[in-house]
Amino acid sequence: MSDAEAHSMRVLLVDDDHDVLAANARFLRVNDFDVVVADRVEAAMQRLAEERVDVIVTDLVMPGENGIVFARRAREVHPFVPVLFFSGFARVPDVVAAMRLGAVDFLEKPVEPEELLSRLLTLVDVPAGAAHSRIAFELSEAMPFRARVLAYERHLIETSLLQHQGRVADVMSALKINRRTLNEKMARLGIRRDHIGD
Amino acid sequence: MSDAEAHSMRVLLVDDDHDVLAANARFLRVNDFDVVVADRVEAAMQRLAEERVDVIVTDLVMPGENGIVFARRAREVHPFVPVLFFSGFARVPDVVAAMRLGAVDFLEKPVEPEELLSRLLTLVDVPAGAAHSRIAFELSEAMPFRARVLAYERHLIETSLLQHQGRVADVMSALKINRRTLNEKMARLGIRRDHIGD
DNA sequence: TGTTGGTCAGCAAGAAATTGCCGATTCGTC
DNA sequence: GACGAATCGGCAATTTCTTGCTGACCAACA
Repeated sequence: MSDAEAHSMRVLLVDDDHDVLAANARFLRVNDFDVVVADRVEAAMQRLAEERVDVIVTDLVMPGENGIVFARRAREVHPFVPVLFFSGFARVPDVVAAMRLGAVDFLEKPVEPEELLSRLLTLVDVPAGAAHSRIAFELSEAMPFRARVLAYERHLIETSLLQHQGRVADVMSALKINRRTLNEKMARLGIRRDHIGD
Repeated sequence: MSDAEAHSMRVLLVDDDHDVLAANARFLRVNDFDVVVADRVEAAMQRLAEERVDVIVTDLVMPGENGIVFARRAREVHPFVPVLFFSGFARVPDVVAAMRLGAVDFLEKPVEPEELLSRLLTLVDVPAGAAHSRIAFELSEAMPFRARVLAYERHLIETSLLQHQGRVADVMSALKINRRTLNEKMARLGIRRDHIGD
């Protein structure tokens, strides 16, 4: 698929370089993304608190707190929002740290707008994006088996819902799960279609 | 904890540089690891097929198939064996690809033996390693819900068994799972205490 | 307003998982 | 060879999950 219709994803774009920030935001908006911007971590956390965000795109290196710290904090609030990093000075340990925090991608700066767009679209796109279902939530290590499995189930369902813009029917066929069962699980786990990424 | 006793992990070390390979293998053996070596992907796959392996440590750049390809193939056989990469020429996309395949770490070459050791030990050590339980296997993206959950359950159990050197009683209390249930699951999933990582 | 497409929830049968109880087995030690 | 520690598996009661069927909702739209 592509762009023109459908996705309506809300992207939180974080970059301390205002020019780049504005340019990328504009480009994404032209391509039907709903873009929220922030030029530093505090502002970004603020945005996260006040609105729904489907995906976070953040610079790694920023004055004050960096992208890794931001991702960690963001994840405390929204454990499953996909985070996409970019940086011009990424060293291997940074990338490792980012990916461990559940980053879905890591782009090298300067970011080609087209590149960013295509990466974001793979997140919308089922076939391309479904692959890396990852759990990187650093939940209490003592969490019992049952709870972990449930958390994983929740994660799978939420991720799939996100990828399908909340269309339950699509999730059903993607996960090969009976509709009734999916309903039950969502009810049991307290998942609501409209609150995804919340 | 540390080194001298207990862990008995079997490491599959893959590197095309025979000198480095031999040196690292020796160092790890001195530190109580059970080391299996291979100097190329084919040989490594062979080793994987014939013996239990608890963790894979592989070079990224090798003649013939590289470490990423190897990890992908290895993962088809053992979806959750932790893989640790190292490379002197890692570019960001490589690291991203590696981490997506579920790499637990990525070291820069030349590898400090001490560094490698400490990374490996965090894998043995529960408290340090338990955090990022990640599933990043890019297995058939269409894998149904049920199957994914089962794979995750298997992973949790195998990991815990590994961390507790196969002591079921410890796994029981760590995962807060009933002994009978654990037995059932192990039987159903085909997990055997002695074949962990197999 | 009536129709359509998609979602949700009650009910009930059937399938599967959980778990306590008990005895069997294995392994190492004395 | 007996003993203790730890694990495994059969049996059966109980609980939970799955799922088809049915009707209710809701929003978009002609």
